[in-house]
Amino acid sequence: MADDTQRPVRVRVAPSPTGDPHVGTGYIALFNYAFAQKMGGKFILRIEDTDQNRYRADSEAAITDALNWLGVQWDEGPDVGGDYGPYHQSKRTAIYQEYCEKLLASGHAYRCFCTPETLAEIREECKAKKINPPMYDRRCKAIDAAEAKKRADAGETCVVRMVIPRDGTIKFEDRLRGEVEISASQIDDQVLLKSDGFPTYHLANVVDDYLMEISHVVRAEEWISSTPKHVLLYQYFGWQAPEWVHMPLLRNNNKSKISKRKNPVSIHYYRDIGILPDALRNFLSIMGYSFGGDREVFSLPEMIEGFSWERVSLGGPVFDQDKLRWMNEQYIHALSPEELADALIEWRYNRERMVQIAPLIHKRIKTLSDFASSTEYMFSGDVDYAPFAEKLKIPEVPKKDLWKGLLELVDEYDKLIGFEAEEVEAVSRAFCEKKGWKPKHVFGLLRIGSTGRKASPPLFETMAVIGKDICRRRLRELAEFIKKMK
RNA sequence: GGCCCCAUAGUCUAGCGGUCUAGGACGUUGGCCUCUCACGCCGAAAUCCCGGGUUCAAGUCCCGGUGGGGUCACCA
Repeated sequence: MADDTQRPVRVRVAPSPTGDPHVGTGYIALFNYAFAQKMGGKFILRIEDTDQNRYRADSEAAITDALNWLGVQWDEGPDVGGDYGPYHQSKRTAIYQEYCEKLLASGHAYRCFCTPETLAEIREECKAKKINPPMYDRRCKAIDAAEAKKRADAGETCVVRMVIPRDGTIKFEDRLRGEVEISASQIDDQVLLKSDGFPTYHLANVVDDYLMEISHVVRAEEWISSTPKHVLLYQYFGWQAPEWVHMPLLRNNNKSKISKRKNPVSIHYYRDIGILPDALRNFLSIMGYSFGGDREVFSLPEMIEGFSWERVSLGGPVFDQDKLRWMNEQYIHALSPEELADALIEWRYNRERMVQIAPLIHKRIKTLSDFASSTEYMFSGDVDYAPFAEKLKIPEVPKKDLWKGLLELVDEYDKLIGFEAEEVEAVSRAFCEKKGWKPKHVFGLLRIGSTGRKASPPLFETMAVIGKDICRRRLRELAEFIKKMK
């Protein structure tokens, strides 16, 4: 990798704290980390919290915990500090505004006063005229800059857009694919600064990567089509662009980009069903990457030792749950019986867990030995619905409406920030209300779906203990099961 | 739809012009081991998307097609 040594390697992973810690984030973090380690460089964690609408307070900690759990460690980040901070983009707004001013001054950007409604109209018009791709018509670019500034200073809401050349083409070198060339006509005048004063990804990302001296941008393939905007930004600022490395996207079984609709994507889910962190890490390591020889089971240090971009393959790897389980089996078998015992205790057979479960089964067991059989579904992954096939219905509700409805409910659960019994109940009751379905029917289904039993302790408390990720997975499986029933 | 990326068994991959009658792994499957089950071991079925070139020689290089994916937000 001689060509990677021109400047000190500094790479970053830049998750957005908008939800659960995503396996894709772990995947990209892993490759950034391995590369940095291999090159004796630095790995940085930066929090891209510029979307105030989607921001979730609990998400950042969940992400850092999950990444640590996976075994990747950053040299600089919001929690560990560093010389290039702050590492939260929300704390850097003044910086972005300052650089945005420069772009405005050099004529590489302009203020746009169009309302969301106007933008929607323009998009409609493009669609009607079959203009591909639909783009902003740049009408505000015609406004005199001084005039625009006056209007903005007077308090009129506006955004700042970057100027994209009318024609020509933007080229860049992707480390894994070689030269990629995209026509300027395909690129919209991207919004750089939102009306709330926060930057969009494109601006913040480029400014931060420059200021943090990022040498290689290792990110997912979905960013390829917006890379020209970034390349242009580097040009406008007169900065040296980093090397681009676009990793393939993790996929669902049908090859589409991995999504929570078709796969559990939260790292928490895998932790909760008892996947060992190193096993998940190893599994992610063989996604689009080969260790060499015929080895698939290898440690992180071993991966780092032989790490090379040449070993990355570009076909999108399907995230195969079966193979993950097999990988996990390898790691479990490598444990000594004592270590396995410790892992079990740390995982779920601990006091904290017992304290959560005890009140639920307290009055339902006659001997302590009844515990295991009465709580088995609190320690398992998927459950079996086949024994309840006859019960998986609601009077007057067509099968199709039923499983689709279930999926809608799961989406409602997805939106929950926590997963306390009260919230789950509120959402569930609201759902019944909306559908006009009787709670007793819906809750019966939820009980079977989340526990694999027709009897259990109070449903919502039980669901809360089982946990959000596993409940969502099980209910999606239930919907799938119902869909396939004849 | 425009543009871009990709293309070896159902899945993850090795292969970087001849050693490929394509190797490994998951899954599937047959058997062995064995008090059961699992592990382990041995074996099997299953792949180079199609068509043109280039070359003495192509899974490997080039072009076209097809297929899949991504992206077209005041989300990242």
